[in-house]
Amino acid sequence: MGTRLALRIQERYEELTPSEQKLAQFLLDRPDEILASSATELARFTGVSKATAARLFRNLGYNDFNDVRLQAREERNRTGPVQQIPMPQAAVDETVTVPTHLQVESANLTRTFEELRPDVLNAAAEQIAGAGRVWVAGLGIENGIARYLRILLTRVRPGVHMISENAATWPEELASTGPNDALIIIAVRPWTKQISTVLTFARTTRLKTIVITDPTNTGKARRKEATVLNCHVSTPWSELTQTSVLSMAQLLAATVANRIGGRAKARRDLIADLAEEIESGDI
Amino acid sequence: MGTRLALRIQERYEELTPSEQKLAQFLLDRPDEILASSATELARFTGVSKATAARLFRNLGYNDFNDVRLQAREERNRTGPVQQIPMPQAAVDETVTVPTHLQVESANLTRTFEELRPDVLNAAAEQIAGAGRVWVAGLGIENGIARYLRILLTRVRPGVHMISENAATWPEELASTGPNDALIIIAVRPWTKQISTVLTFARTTRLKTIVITDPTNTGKARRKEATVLNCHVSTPWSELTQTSVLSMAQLLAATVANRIGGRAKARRDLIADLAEEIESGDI
DNA sequence: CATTTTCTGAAACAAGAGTTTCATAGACAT
DNA sequence: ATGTCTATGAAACTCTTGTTTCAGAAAATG
Repeated sequence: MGTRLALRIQERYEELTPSEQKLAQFLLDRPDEILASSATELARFTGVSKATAARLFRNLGYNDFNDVRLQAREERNRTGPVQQIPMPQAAVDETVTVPTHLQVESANLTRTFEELRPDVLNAAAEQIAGAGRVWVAGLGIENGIARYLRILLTRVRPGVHMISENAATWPEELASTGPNDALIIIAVRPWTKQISTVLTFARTTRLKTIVITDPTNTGKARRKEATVLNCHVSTPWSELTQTSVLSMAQLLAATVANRIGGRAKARRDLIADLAEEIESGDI
Repeated sequence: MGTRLALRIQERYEELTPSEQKLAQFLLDRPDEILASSATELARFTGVSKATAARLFRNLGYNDFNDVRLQAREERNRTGPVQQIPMPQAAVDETVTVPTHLQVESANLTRTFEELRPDVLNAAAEQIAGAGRVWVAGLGIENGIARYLRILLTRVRPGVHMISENAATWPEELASTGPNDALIIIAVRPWTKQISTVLTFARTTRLKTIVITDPTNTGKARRKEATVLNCHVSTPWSELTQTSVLSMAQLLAATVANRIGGRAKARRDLIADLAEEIESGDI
């Protein structure tokens, strides 16, 4: 699980002002920076004023920036010398080298899965394994990953459907869901209103909901009583990387397969056989 | 390999005064403390005065305590050689645990990008950046990732198209390509005949072709004179993981963006603005 | 033992960090 | 438009940090 500071940010993220969010974002992405940097530097890194920084920490419930630093330090000591992979700084020219890329990806993967609580993962897998039907949704750039996850799950159990990318038709599609179904939403930042709407709907219809998202949205999703799988997606550049999201999908599907057990394996083998037959029969 | 600070201390240790040694000792024992603590605190921890601390750093050849801190920070960011991560063995019961999953993913990522030659990556990026139009293809489970890559590239340059998932219509679609176009195929094992067919076609029409694939197919693809980006995808189980494939897509898109330079950034910003407008205008 | 040299922390000082105040720009409703 | 409310950075301020000075303690030397 993340630091106490990260938890507080996740809880209050939406109530923060835009520039406070910018800074909060940075702190979620690079928690170790708090130990090494002064508040002034943190403000400069994120392009906000010192005043905004001071306000943020107060709004998060601390008396002081010093409180924040002390807490962070105490937590570091409790966890012991963390052997985590540091996220590289942005190069001035924004050029991505292969080693930097590797390091960024490793850092995100490591943080994602070291923070992931097995019981949360298992709860999510249980919901998917036990559901009548499973619905997978992913808007925009996440759509590709959602499709990938859908195929993985289809290999393991029947009744897995995509919700169309056209948000306008979601009401119709969701109308046919029942309380025994499960809904998986892939939604990293930026968070759209549609997602909130769907989550609210899901809660009222008691649809079991699993949200795969990034730390800035965990709080929002959790408040809608969804099971949240948290993925780190930040890079030193302005772009995000969805690698850990895909990896999470992979792990989720594997865990569901484990839950289901023998029948999942049988289904997988059947599909593999079919694929082979088609391949050899087709030109 | 120790830090540069540690090396300097070791060199001059005997020449230091007793209270300086006390402090120096502490710094050798807990090198990370420098990042987190002020000089005053370091002095207090070791029971010496602030003045002594200031003198120590000067005696070690630094101008300033700030110099020391900056150097330490820089060293933290520039992390040493990446350690080789071993691929775990299959557990008997085939159960995937979170730590195992992380290790598998790290191992694949590391191998993929440590083997990746920057000149090959750059050649691929160059072809995509310079092409008239870009076509992206991915069959079956790779389709999701292909879509993801398409969106990434679309953010960076115009004229990026998906080739439909229905292989039967490929002849028609490919017929409209020209020798100035580029074709990106995502195809990990199992390799289908369709892919061979397309690659042959691409070679005869002098279509620049980039194949993202796994080591079992590299040879086949290379023989068709395609630029090959090799991804490690194996797991201790029977399933594959496409995480490194997605990561490769990410890196490829970033590299293309770098190639294109300013215009890519302008386009990205434009798209981000549009997205924001749509989001706020909707509902 | 006296004298010189070295070491050390207290205190003065300078620089920088963090907080608070305040004026203004922007959003939103009327 | 007009007024109201919120968000924000500049600047004034207060407090902490780091450096330097200095005087006394400790050690070394004759």
